[in-house]
Amino acid sequence: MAGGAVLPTKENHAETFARLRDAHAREVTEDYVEMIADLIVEEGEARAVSLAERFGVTPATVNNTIKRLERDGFVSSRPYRSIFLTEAGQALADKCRERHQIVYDFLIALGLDAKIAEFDAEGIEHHVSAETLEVFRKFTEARKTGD
Amino acid sequence: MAGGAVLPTKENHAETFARLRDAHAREVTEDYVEMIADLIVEEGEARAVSLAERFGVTPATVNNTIKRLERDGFVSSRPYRSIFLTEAGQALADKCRERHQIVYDFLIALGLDAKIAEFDAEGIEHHVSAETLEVFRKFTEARKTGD
DNA sequence: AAATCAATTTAGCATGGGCTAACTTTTTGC
DNA sequence: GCAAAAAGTTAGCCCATGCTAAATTGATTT
Repeated sequence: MAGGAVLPTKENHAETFARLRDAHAREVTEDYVEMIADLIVEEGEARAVSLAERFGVTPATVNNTIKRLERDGFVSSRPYRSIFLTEAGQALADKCRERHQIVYDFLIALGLDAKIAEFDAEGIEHHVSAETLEVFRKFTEARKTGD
Repeated sequence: MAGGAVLPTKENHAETFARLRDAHAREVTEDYVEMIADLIVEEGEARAVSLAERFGVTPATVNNTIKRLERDGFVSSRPYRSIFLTEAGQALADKCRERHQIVYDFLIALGLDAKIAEFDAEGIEHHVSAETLEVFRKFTEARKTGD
């Protein structure tokens, strides 16, 4: 069965994949600002060592990435000090947290296990359009207020 | 509101992100074998020029990628000739096509526009666990057979 | 205050996945 | 059958994202 997806025209393919590549470029940025925001809440500050531990990468990698985020205006940091979000970084973190929560809640509303919902949300959140996110949100809401 | 996601323990974070990085490493491979399979069906063969056009990249990039896929055992090709899937490549393409269709159908079942469903499916499909995929499939089925 | 330990940074490397420009091979059209 | 066009390949470049090893800085402890 599986009702035959509308085949995108050739011309659309290229655009689709270009947008996907862009999306991927933002993923690491989003994961970092989200995690930095979490750390500031949970531990009072965001240290490179904590980021390294949570992402499962080396401190050197964190350093690299933080430099990129700083270059791109999402964080500020001084040598040997902890890491701060700029306004842009905070705004992005807020957006990401909200989006993550909506995706997570949606997966839970569908009946998925918390562990799986958490993992899948982490992957899916970066690839959900505003429209789809809104549909997810409404669906969860409907389930909560009693179908 | 937004029912408070279970916070993964610190130890789980690293594993989550390691798996996400793995998932990303497979995305391009999956997109390529899927597209190669499509081209063989649609045009009788998969040429580098068609892949380049559909992905919106240069022929040189396609060449690079095909070399990697060949190294990894998913495709076979001879210089200046078209590209073939190995058994492993075909199996992966089949799996991806099915998964893509399930995600697409699910988004459609949720009421999303075909264009948006197609784009979001392309991003989401690589990040859906077997469990979530099964829930998607059942949901779509339920909607079809009349709530 | 010095020594030690933890955290951070730097240097140098690899791979993936893009690019352009130049070149070779294959296909096509006369 | 040859010339031009199309397709494919190669070389050399770039950036993102990872790594290890070594150097440096900051914090702690005696």
